[in-house]
This record gives sequence, structure tokens and C-alpha cells, in this order.
Amino acid sequence: MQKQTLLTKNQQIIFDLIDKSPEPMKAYSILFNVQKKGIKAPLQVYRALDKLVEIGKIHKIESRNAFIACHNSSCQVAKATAFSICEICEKVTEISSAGLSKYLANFKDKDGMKYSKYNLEFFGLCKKCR
Amino acid sequence: MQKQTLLTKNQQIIFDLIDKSPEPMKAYSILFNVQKKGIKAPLQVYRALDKLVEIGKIHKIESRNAFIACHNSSCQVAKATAFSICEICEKVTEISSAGLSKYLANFKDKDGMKYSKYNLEFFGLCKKCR
DNA sequence: AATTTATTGTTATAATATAACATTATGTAA
DNA sequence: TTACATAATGTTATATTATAACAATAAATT
Ligand SMILES: [Zn+2]
Ligand SMILES: [Zn+2]
Ligand SMILES: [Zn+2]
Ligand SMILES: [Zn+2]
Repeated sequence: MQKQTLLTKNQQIIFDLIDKSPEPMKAYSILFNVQKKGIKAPLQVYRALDKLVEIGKIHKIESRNAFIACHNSSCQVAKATAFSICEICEKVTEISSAGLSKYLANFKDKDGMKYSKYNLEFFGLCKKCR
Repeated sequence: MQKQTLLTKNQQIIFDLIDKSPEPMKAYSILFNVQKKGIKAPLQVYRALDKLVEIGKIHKIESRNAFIACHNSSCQVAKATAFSICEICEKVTEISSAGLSKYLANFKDKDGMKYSKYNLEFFGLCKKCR
């Protein structure tokens, strides 16, 4: 079986919803929004989310338990993510900075740990909320 | 009322438990462990955790919903945290790297966002698990 | 002592996420 | 094209994480 490239029905429905959303979406809000399309149970949502995260189409914002679509041109960086989060309006933006990702990819700690992945969340106030 | 410096009873009980623990502790595991000391309800645990996080005595590992004591000499960096997480044994270590924190503190994104805080989680395999 | 603020106690409930098992669809290979 | 393996789905139940609401106590401030 070749590596999945097309999304399945549930994955596509849920990806489309998240992709259209201007802000991160939470699992049960997603569930509510796709019930009219026949996705009735939390597990159906979580399974699609898991797969979409795995293949890099969406990212989980850990501090918010919410999901956003990747906009780094079908993210090659599912394993190297950085976000800015406004603590007032909760706007979340994926950061794509070559310098930052290079710095973090090359970061070595004292314990000789080998990293395969990182996630960075910056918090502050966006332009509007300042 | 001056800024709290001593911990209250519940805060101290819960901090001591987390501080002794070799690994991050989850809220309900904490609850279970402090019930013999009279802390009976989840909310009592979460309130203490919130305060301990706020004053920098502990940190939340967002990707694990778990808490560890700060070991950066009573952390001045509750607002600038970095951790390494082994994906096999789940060992978590707080990273204290002057270079890293300087780089991240000075990081500026394109949108002109003003950051007051960040959290970085590295994932990989620790020495033992490699 | 009176007032304000922080902390605690308690019950109930909300929000997030997974277990277990049956079924259906899809890809691979004889 | 049939058999086999793997991936995705459907469904019910339940586990885990976290907060709402309100009453009572304790501690700091005036
Ligand atoms: Zn991305
Ligand atoms: Zn904002
Ligand atoms: Zn610390
Ligand atoms: Zn390990």
C-alpha cells in the first residue's frame, strides 16, 4: 500500500473545515460542525485529527488544545513547528522563519539527546491588541 | 498584601510531591497521592497547580498535561521555558541554555508581534533509549 | 475591629480524549 | 480474481483533564 496522499472522506471533511477557519478549532467544535455531514462521534473526529497531524496537514496548538491548518505550503515541517499566540484575541499564526528553524534544528543540549521534533509557542499581544 | 513568597499549605504539599518526583506528574495522579493529606478534590489540586505555575515553582509540560518542578534555581524564567522530552521513556528535562534563551527572547517575527512568553518542547530519544 | 483579598472546601458538571469491538473499504500479492 | 493484509469507519461506553458556582475560613490592610 502506497503512502497515503489523498485524504479519506472524513479526513477531507474535517480538513476543509479547519482550513476555512480563521482561528484554531477545538475537537468538539469540529464535531458539532460536521454532524450534518454524518460524522457523529468524537472518535471519528479524533481519528481524522490524528492522521491530519501525522501527515502535516494540520498542527495542534498544545497550549490551547486546538487545531489549525498548515500554511507552509503543505508543511514539510510537521516536526518543526512554531506559532505566535495572542493572549487577548487568541489569534494564532504559524511562524515560518528559516533562521529560527535552522537554529532550533541545530540546537544541541548538554545531555546528548537526539531530537527529531520540536514545537515552539510564543505568547504575547498582536498588533491589533497592543 | 505583599507578593506571596511562602507557599500555602496545599501549595506546599503539592509542590513537595512534584519536586520529589523523578518524572512529570499529572493532576489526577497528584490528587491520588495527596488524598491522605486531606486534599480531596480536583479543584484543590488545580488551584495549587495554577498558582505554582504562576510563580514559577513548577512548569506545565503542555504536550503531556503534566507538571514538573523548576530546577533553574527557583526559575526566573517561568515565561521562557524549554524542555526535552524522550518519546520512549517520557523523561523530561528542563533545558537551561543561555544561548537558546537569548536567541528566543530576541526573536522577532514578521507581524510585529510583541512576545512576553514562550514555551519550547523538543522531542526525541534520550541517551538511554537511543 | 472592620474591610478587603486570598485561600480553602465542596458538589456538580464541562471539556477533552481513548478503549474496545464490529464492520467496511482499499491495497497487495498469489 | 480470490485470498490476504492493512487502513478507515461506525458505534457505544468510558476515561481523563479541567472548570463553574457558591459557601466558609484565613490572612493582610486600614
Ligand atoms: Zn506547518
Ligand atoms: Zn490579538
Ligand atoms: Zn524553570
Ligand atoms: Zn528515554
